Amino acid sequence: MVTIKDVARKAGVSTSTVSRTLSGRIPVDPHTREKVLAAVRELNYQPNELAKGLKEGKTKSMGLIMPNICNPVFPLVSRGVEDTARKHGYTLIICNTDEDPIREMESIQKLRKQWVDGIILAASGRENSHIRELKDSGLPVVLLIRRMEDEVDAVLIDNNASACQAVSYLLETGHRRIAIVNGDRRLPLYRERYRGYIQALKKAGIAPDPGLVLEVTDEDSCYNAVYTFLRSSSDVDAIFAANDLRALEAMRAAKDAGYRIPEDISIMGFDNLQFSPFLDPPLTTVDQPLYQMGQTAADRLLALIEGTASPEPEVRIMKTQLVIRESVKDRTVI
Amino acid sequence: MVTIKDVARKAGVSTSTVSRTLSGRIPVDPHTREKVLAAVRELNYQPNELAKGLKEGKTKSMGLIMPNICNPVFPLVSRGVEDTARKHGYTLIICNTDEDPIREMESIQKLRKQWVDGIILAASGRENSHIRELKDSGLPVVLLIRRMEDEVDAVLIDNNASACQAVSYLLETGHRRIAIVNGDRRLPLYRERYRGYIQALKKAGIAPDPGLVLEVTDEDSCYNAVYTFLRSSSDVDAIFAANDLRALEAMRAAKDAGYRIPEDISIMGFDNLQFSPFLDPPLTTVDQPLYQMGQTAADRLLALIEGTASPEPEVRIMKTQLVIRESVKDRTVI
DNA sequence: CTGAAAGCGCTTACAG
DNA sequence: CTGAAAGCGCTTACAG
Repeated sequence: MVTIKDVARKAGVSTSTVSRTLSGRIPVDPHTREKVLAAVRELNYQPNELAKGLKEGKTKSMGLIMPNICNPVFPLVSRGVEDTARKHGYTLIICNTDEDPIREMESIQKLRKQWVDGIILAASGRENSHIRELKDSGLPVVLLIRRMEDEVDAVLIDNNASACQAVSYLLETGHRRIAIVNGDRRLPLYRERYRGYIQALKKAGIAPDPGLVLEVTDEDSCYNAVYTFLRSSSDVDAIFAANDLRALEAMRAAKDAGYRIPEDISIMGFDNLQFSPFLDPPLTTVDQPLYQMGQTAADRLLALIEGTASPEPEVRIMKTQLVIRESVKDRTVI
Repeated sequence: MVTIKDVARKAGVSTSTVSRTLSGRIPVDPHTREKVLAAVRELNYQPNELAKGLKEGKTKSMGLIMPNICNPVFPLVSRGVEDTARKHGYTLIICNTDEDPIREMESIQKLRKQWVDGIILAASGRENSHIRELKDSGLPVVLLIRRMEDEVDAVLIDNNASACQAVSYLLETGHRRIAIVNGDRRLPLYRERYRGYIQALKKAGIAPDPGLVLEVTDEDSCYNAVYTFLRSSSDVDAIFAANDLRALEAMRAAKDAGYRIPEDISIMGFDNLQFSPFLDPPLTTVDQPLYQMGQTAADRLLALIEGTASPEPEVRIMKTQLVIRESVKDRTVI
C-alpha cells in the first residue's frame, strides 16, 4: 500500500504539504502543488479513509437498517439511498433485521462501532427504546417507512389516508362486502392501513364485519388463508390486500377458488411493484414513491451529517397515488 | 465517546491490559480481568473498529458490487451474503453499477479506500481488466454470477446447460417453433443462455430460425417487443424467456395478442422468483439457488480473508433445477 | 507557504 | 502477568 509518506518522499516535501494539497482547502504554492500531484499520479496514491476517519471522526459511510431486502419494497428504497449516498461520496452498509428488535439493536451497535456517519432506520417497529437511545447519542438518524412522533426525522407515507382512499375507491365502484388481507398487526404500518380500511367503511355508512378481516403474517401462507376464506364465504365482492405481494397471492387463490377477476371479485393492492402492471388482470393498486423515499431520506441524512440543515426534526409525508388498472370492476355501471 | 483510556483509568490498569483482556488471546490475571470487564460494562465501552482496523489492516467489512439491487435476483443473493457476513461479525457494503464498467471501477476504488477486507463482484461483465487488477492487488475477491477462466474464485450456475435443459423440455413436450426472448447479448450470462437454446435445438435436429430470436435489453420494453412479434408471426408454439421478469411480460403480451397460455403458446422462464408460482398460469421455469449462491460466495470470501482455505482459485458451479408448473403444455399427449 | 510535532484510538513487540 | 513506547496513516494547530 502506498502511503502519504511515500508521496511526500517522492515529491520532496513533508506529509503535511501533501495532505494540504489534497485537501484543497488550504493554500499551497502552485509549484509544490504540481510536484505533489505528479507524485500522487505516479504512485497511484489512494488516501486511507480509515486513517482519515480516525482523525476526523467520520468515515463517509452510512447505514441502512431494514427488515428484509427481499421484501420487494426495499430494493427500490435502498437503491434510492445508495444512489444519493454515492453521489456525495458516501458508501452504504445494509443490515437485515427481520423485524427483530434484538437484531435492530445489534445492527445499530455494529454500525456505531464502525463509525458510520449516520443511520437510516426502516424499522416497522414494535420497539422504540433503542431508537430514542440512538437519537440521544447524537448520531444523525432518519426513520424511513415509520415515524416516532415528531421527535426524530422521518420520511414515510400516510398509510391511513392512502388505505382509506383505496377502499373508498372500492366503495365508489359499488363494492359492499370488502375483505381485507392485512399483515402483522403488531406493526404500525399494517395497523394504519387497517385503520384506513375501517375509516372508509364507516364514512360510507357500512358497519365493519370482523368476518371479513384476514391477518396474514409473513410466515403464513397468504394463498392458503385466502383460498380457505373464499371457499367458505360466498358474498365477498372485493379484497383489499395490504400489499401487492399479498394481492398477487390473493388473486391466485381467488382464481383457484373459482372466482373470475374482476367479474366475480375485485382485487386492490398496495405498493405498485414492478410486476403489478403485468399481472392478469393488471393490478389496481396504490403507488408508493419508494425510490424517492430512499433519496429523500438519504438527502436529509446527508444534510444532518454535514450540518447544512437545521437539526429541527422534520417529518416528510410523501404522496401516494391510486393507480387504476383492471383488477377492480366498476359495479355501478349496468 | 468512551475510549480505551477511560476504561483503563476506571479499572486502574494500562490500556495495554484492557486491550489484552478484550482480545482474549493473551493471558491476563483473572482478578485484573474482572476489574477491566466491570469497567467495560459500567462505561458501556465500544471499541472503535476504525482504530483497530488502522492498526490491524482490516475492518471486518466486505463489499458486494452488483448491477442493480432492483434486478430481482439480487435481493436474495445479497441477503445470503449479508446473513453469513453478519454471522461472522462482518458488515456488508453494497454498490450498484448498472453494468457500467466505469462505475464498477469506481466502486472497487471506493471500497479499497475504505479498506474492506474483501469484495464479492457480481459483474455480468463486458470488461475484465479491472477484475484482473483487483485480483492482482491481493485483496480477496470472489466473482458471483460470472467467472473469469479459472484465475479467480467464482460461484455461479451453468447457464448454458440449464438453458439447454429448459429448451429440451420444451422440445420433449412437443414444441417445434420455440422463440427466445433474450437479454443483452453483450453480457456473458445471456450469451450462454442463448447458446444453450441453440444447442438444444441442434441436438433435436432443428435448424435455429433467426426470426425467432428477440433480444431485449433492460431499457427496452419487453412487453412491446413480444407483442409486436406475436402479432406478426403466427406459428410460434413456445417462448423461452431468459429470465422470469421477461417471462412475466411475455405472458402479458401473449395474452393481449390473443393467445391462451399454455393452450396456444407455452412460456418457459428462468430464475424462479418469489412471484412465479402465483402467475396465471403458474410459471414453469429454472430454479436458481440464489440465496445459497450468496452464502457460498460469502463463505468463500471469508475463508480467503481469514486464511482458513487454500488460496487456490475455486470455481463453484451451483445446481439448477427445472420447476414444472403450468405454463408449458405437453403437446405430445392427444 | 511549509515543516515538525502531536494526536485520533487502538494493538503489539519489548522490557521487566 | 503488566506497563511504557512505538506505530498504523492521516490531519491540523503551532511555529516559523
